[in-house]
Amino acid sequence: MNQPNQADPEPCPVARSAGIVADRWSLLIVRDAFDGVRRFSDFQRSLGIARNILSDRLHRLLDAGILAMQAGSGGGAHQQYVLTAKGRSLFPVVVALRQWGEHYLFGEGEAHSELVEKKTGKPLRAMLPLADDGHAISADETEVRKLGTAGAPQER
Amino acid sequence: MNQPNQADPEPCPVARSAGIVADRWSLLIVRDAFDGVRRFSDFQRSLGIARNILSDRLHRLLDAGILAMQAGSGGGAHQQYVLTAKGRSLFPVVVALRQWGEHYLFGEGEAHSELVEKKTGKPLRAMLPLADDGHAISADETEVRKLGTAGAPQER
DNA sequence: CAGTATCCCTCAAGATACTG
DNA sequence: CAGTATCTTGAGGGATACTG
Repeated sequence: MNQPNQADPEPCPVARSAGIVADRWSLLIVRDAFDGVRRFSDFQRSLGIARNILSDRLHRLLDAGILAMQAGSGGGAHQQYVLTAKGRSLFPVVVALRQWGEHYLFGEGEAHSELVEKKTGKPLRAMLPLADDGHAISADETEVRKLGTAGAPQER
Repeated sequence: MNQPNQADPEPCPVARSAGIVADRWSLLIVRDAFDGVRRFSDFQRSLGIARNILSDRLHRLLDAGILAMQAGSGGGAHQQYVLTAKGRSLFPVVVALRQWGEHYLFGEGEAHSELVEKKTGKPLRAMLPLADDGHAISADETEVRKLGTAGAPQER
């Protein structure tokens, strides 16, 4: 196994994020949560995921602080899974993934769901990385500066 | 198996993107590619991935049109794996993931690598989804409008 | 160096039955 | 309804040996 857990404290934020969220189901659970899905069975039906796996993933997301359990509103309410602030902060990730998919993964005639602003019904703007001064920046205008923890020398 | 291939044409762009890029290694390969890694062995060393798996993932990324092979510049040059336009368009995804990780996955004292603009050395701005008029928009101000292909009725 | 081929093992995942 | 427990399968992944 290679998955960094406690030991080997993965120094790259991308890798760390990926370790949490980049698996087959977690991201889709988060997506559903953004869409207002809150109950176990609704996730299950929406995703077509096995119940034991769903249970496992929900717990992982709870442990990661991305979801929280909350008593459902109303009388005979059930527990609900809701996004925490940390979870809601994944919105840019989900939107970026969506926009890339919309652009590159669908044929010309092929319809796909669309994310729009409720108030206006208009789709969002394309998300672009911006430099400090606010201008759109491409990958080759950037570089990764690594701050080693002053302990062991870094590989890259 | 549930992974949508040809049949079951996954209608959600997030799911389709996730199906391609959201696995343990592909995303990190893309990240490395953004960092200028181009050769098989360099990916291998950088990631600590088994060579057969790396080979498989590189081929998938080639098939997906995210990477392309290219003769290395210079005399006795080797083949190189470079990002295509489609691959470079994943930059927002990688940056969004990175920024989320930087913010939520590192302790206060814990150092992490940082993505900066080459020219100025300054870190990028936080990426935020923007509405059509350019103002930052939160998840609950949006909704997913699904365009069914006018064929079968949609579940959600 | 840049891979491919083979072997083996672990874990993710599905199916199903069961419990509060 | 909301899960947990158990079983089985198969894909993902590591190690290693081999080839152009």
